[in-house]
Amino acid sequence: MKKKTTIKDIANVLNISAAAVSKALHDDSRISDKTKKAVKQVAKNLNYQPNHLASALRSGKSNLVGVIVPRTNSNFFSSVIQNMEEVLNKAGYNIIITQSNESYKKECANIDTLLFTQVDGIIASMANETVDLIYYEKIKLKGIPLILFDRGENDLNVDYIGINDYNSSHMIVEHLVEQGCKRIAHIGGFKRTRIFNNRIRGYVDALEKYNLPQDPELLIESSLTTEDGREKMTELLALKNRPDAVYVAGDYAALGAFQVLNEQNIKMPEDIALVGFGNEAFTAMVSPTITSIEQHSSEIGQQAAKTFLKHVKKDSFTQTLNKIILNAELIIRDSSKKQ
Amino acid sequence: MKKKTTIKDIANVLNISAAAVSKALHDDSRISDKTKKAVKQVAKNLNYQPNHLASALRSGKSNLVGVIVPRTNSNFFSSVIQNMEEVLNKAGYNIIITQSNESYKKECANIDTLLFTQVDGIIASMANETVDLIYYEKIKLKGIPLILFDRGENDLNVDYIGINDYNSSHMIVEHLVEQGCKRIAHIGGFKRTRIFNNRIRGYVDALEKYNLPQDPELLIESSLTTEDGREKMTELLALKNRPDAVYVAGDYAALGAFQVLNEQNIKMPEDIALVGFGNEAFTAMVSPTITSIEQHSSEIGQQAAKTFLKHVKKDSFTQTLNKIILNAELIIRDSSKKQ
DNA sequence: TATATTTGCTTAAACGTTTAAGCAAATATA
DNA sequence: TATATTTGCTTAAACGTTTAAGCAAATATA
Repeated sequence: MKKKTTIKDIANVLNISAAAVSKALHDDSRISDKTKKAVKQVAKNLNYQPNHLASALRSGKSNLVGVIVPRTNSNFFSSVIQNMEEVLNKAGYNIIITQSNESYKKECANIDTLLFTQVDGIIASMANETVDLIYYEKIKLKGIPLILFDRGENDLNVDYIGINDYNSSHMIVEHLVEQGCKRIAHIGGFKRTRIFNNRIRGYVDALEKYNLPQDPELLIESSLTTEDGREKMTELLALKNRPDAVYVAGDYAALGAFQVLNEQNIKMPEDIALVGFGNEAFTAMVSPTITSIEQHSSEIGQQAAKTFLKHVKKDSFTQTLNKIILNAELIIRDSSKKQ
Repeated sequence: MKKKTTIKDIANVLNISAAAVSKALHDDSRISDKTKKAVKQVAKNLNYQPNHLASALRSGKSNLVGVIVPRTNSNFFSSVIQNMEEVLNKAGYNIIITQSNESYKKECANIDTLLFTQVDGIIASMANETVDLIYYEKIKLKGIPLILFDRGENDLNVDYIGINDYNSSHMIVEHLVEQGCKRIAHIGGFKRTRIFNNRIRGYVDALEKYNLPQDPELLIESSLTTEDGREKMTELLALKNRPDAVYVAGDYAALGAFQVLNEQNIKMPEDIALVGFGNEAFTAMVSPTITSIEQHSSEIGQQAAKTFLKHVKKDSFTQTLNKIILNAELIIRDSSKKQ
C-alpha cells in the first residue's frame, strides 16, 4: 500500500517542472521529443497512473458518460450498452451503467448519482413509470448532452434514437392479416409513454386500413411485465368473442400471454396467433417460437454514442429535438405463421 | 448553462468561511444548529450540488465501487448487481458496472478504467478466459478491497462469495440416480476455472459413490456457450453408447443441448434427462422446463457488498482468503423428473 | 472569582492535475 | 548583423473540496 506516484515524482526524478511532465504526457507540441521520451520512461518505471479525479476537477471533463436503462437484464438493453461502450471507449470515454428497475424514484436517484459523479453526458432510456420530466430537465440545465433512446419524450427536446414504432405496428397487423386473422387484440403499454402510444396508433390505423373491427375490448394498456401479460391474456380469453390474434407490445408480457395460452392448451397459431415486440432471446427458445420485432439494438447503441460524441466535439451546443428513427424488422416465427 | 454553485457561494451569502459551510453540510458537531440550518437553506435555494470530484480528490475516497461481471445480460449477474447496489447505496456508495464479455482483454481494460476512476473497491466475477491474475494483483497493490464472487480464484487470497459447487454436483447426480439414470454425462466448464473444476470433481465423486460408470467419453469440457452446448450434445448423441442423462454446468449451454435434443425428437426426460446450472429465467419458460441449480444471487450480492463495507469501515485491512460459501438449491423441473 | 473546558467558528494548506502567461535560448528572417 | 519568431521550458494559479491547527467567546468547574 505504498504511496501513489504523481506527476511531481516524475518531475523530481528528471529535475523538470510538473507542468512540463503533464505536457509531455499529453504530447504537447512545445515539449521536446527527448523530454517526452524521458518522462514516459520514468512514468513507466515508477508505475505512474494518472489521477483521474484531479485531471477531471481541473479540466472540467470527467471523460465519463452516464447510462440509465430500465434494466440491464434484457437482450435489447445489454446489446445497446455493449455497442455504445465500444464506440465511446474508442473515443476515450468510459461509461457508468445504472438501472432504474422501471422505477421513477430510482431513476431520479440515478440521475443525481451521475450528475454528482460529474459525467460529461447522459444517455438514457426512460422507466415505464416516468411521467414527470423535471429530473431530466436538471440534466439539460447542467449543460451536458442528454441523449434518449427507445423510451424518450418529445417534450424534452433532445436527441432521440429509436425505431419506427408506428410502422412496426403496421407491419405486425399486416402480417397477421396475411395469416387470415380477423380479430386482432393488442396488449399495449400505457398511452402516456410516447413509444407505446405510437404502437397503439399504428395498431388502430392498421386495423382501419384493413377494415377490421375496432373493438375497445381488444385494446388493453398495461405495464407490460410478464405478470401483466398473464393477466391481460386471461382477460382476453374470458371475452365472449375471443380474438384470433394477440399483438403484445413487449416480449416479457408476450411471454406471460404465451404461458397462459400454453396452460389452457390453446394452440398457437391455429387458435390464437401471438406476436411480441423486442426480439428477446427467449422468443426463439420457447416452443412454439414467438414472432417478434427486432429493434436493431447495436445500431441504436452506436448512434447514441456517436450523437454524444458529436455534441462534445463542439465546445458549445444547443439541444434540440433531433430524432434518428431506424426501421425495425419483423421476425416471423411459429407463434403466428400458419404456413 | 449558468455557473455551478459552490461551497464558496454559500459562504459568501452567509458571510462565513467555506470551511464552516463544508462542516455544516456534513453535520459536524462543532457547528451550531442555527448555522447548519441556514447553510442548508441557502444550499437548497442556490440549488447546490456537491462536486464529487473535488471531495474525492481531497478526501481520497470516491465513494464509488467498481463491479466487473462477464455480462449483465443474465439473470444471475443482474440480480447479484441489483442486490449489491441496494446495500451499497444505503451506505452512501454508488456502483460502476462494467462487463468483460468473457474476454480477458476486456477485463483488464475494465480494471484499468476502474482504477483510473479511483474507485474505493472492486467486486468482480472473472471472465471464462482469465487465467493470468496479474491485473487482479494490480488491484491488491493499490490497497483497495477486492472481492470476488461466483468465479473466483483461491490464488488471489481475497474474499470470495459463492455457492458450494462440489455439493451442487452431488445433488444433481443424486437426483438423476433417483430418477433411474445409469449413464450420466457432464458437459462442464474448463477445469482451470476453480468453480468448474469443483463441479467436475463433485460429478466424478458422486458417480463413484453411486457405483456408476466413469466413462471418459461422458465428461466434456467447454466454454459453456449455447453453441458449445449444441456441439457437445451432438457429440454425446454420436456415441455408440449414449448417456441417459446429461448434466450441463451452465444454463446457456444446457439450452444448446436442449435445442439439439428437441430437434432430434429425443424425449426429455424419458430418453435423456437434462439438468442445467444457474436457474436462468428461460429454464422455466421452455418446454419441457429445465431442471437447474439456483445460486441465491440476491444473497451473493448482499454478502459481497457487506464484505466490501466491512473492509472500508476499518482504516487498515489485510486481504486474506476468506470464503463465504452458500448452499445452492436444486430446482427440479420437467426435463429430469420421471415422476 | 479565577481557571479550565467547550463551542463555533476562521485560516491556511492540501489533494494532483492543467493551463495561461511569460521568459530565455535557439533558430529563422531580413 | 539586427530583429523576429520559435522552441522548450518555468512559474503561479486554479479546479472545489476537506481538514489540521488555532483562536476568541461562551460556558463550566473549582
